[in-house]
Amino acid sequence: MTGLAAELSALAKAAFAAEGLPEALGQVQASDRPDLAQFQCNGALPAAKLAKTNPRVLAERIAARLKAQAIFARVEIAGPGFINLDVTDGALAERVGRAPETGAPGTAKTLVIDFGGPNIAKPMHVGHLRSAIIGDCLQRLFRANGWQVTSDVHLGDWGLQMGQLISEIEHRGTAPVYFDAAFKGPYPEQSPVTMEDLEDLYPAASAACKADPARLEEARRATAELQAGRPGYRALWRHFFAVSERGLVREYGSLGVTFDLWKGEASVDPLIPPLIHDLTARGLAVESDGALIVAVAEPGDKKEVPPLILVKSDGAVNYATTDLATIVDRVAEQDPDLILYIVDQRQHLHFEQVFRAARKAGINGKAVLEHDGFGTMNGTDGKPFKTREGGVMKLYDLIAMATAEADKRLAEQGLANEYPPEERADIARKVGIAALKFADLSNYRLTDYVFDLERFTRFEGKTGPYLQYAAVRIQSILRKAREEGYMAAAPVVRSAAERALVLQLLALPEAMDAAEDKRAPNVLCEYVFELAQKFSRFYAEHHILSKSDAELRAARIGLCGITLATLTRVLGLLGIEIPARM
RNA sequence: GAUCCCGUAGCUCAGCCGGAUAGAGCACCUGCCUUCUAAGCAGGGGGUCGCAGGUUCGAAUCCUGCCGGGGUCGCCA
Repeated sequence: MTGLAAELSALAKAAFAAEGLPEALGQVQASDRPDLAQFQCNGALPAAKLAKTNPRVLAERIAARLKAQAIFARVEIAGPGFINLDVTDGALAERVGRAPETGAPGTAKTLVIDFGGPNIAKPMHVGHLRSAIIGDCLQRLFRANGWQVTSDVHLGDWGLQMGQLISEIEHRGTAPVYFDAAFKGPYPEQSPVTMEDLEDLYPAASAACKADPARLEEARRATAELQAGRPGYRALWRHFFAVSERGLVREYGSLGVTFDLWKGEASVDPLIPPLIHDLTARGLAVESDGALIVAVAEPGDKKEVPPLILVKSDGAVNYATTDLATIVDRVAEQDPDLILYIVDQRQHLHFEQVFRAARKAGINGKAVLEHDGFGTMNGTDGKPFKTREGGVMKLYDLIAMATAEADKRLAEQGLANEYPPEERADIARKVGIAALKFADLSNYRLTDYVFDLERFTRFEGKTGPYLQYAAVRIQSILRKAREEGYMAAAPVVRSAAERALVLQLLALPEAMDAAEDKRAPNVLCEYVFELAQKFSRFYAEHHILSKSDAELRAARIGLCGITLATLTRVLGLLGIEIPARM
């Protein structure tokens, strides 16, 4: 995407090149000092360093060339050699009136994005929230920026927790047929467990294994047998999978999060034996303490990097192995340029090991492998977020809480109370989700953040609900304009408030590029909040639906329309829906 | 012990591939609703950017050391 800053950069780069200076120094950005200028170029300072001359002299030469360009209303040198730039109002108005450019489909790169990572049989909890929200935002952003994107939920469905569940069921004796080695099948079509059963089974199994080493041993053996293909266990596993998937689709659905693929660790099971064979044959995988490992330490390492464990000493594989096999699968299926893993930062070392092993074995094709971690969500006490009872809060309950809080806020604000109950409930749901998402995304990905629902759901300040309301207000103005039969026209730029709003609208491509480069949704949050603020100022200073001046009115309606479209677009990238009215 | 992340206004956080007076939201103070939903708008007070060195014309930003908080460090995910 190319925006106004990119357009100005091209002009400045040409000027630098014409002066025999490095073109890259012509980078133009929105000014740090909006009181002094709209845009700035700092390139004369490093250029002077290189050429060992006076930066102001160089800046003068660049400025002289830029002054010849009609787009600039003002070109000035300030301080040690900053080049300050203002664009003409005509140029601003002309560009903001154009349809926004979207991506560059011809040069589409391919991305596989791995996020979500819920475990089968375990209810989704707050720990899954960040991966879902951040991952979903990034998949939307990369698509908008022209990438060919495939998202994969990558279920946790092949590890020890499966063995734990299986052995727990064996102990309870509720489904003996699956454990009868003499049974020849077919196994029942009806699942022996419901979603509720699973939610009860897993904590019990987990606790039993923690308390009793013998039970843990059983679970390990069951895991290994499942992976080795024992029919009864596989049949049981298929039931777990089917029951869980229904629940997971519903939960992600309630967040507005979707995936192209519902693959998981188990889906690459057939790829594991050949992978192990290949790595062993090439001497990359070696036996150590009864396990099969791949050494991934590298000479320049500052830290100790433990080897990747390909096959455990009990014969089972763990998620390092399935992650490697998943790379093989993705290279075969999508052959991506990039694979992003949106997973808790605490797993960083794990991914470092997997990536090194993949590169060492050359199985990653042309794909760059990148782990983009995130911090934890803490309670107001600064410790990881828990329920009042100290347990893990289920995602379902969290969403219900947010919706209830949103409903309370609507009531306090006197909003939506005369609407039909279904619409009112739908608005509360959208506002609740927006509160959760915006709060999460507006913090920098890697930092931990404090979960404070009371603060997140406020209609005042930097919140999701505030932004939704801002958009709804513009929708309301435009609706009224339609009712009055008022026409929209291309915007004009005359006042400071209009100028600031238009500059912000034109800065969208830079925000989207920066967010992509840094894989940082908070850049988009910052952008959209500033956009809403600049609209507010415009709105406060100018009456839009003027009765007397049709031309002015049409231009302002036009500007409202473009602002709404941009607001809607960016909130859409954040996964936030805008109610029709509030 | 090693390594990674974090430490910025009373609170919650941006900014961090060096650049002009360090920003936002909340809270606090002063103005502004007989016109499009007062969601706010205009303005004000409030900061040794954890500490100490270093590099640089210039450091919140880069380097080194230290202090404080959190994570991770071979058969869980």
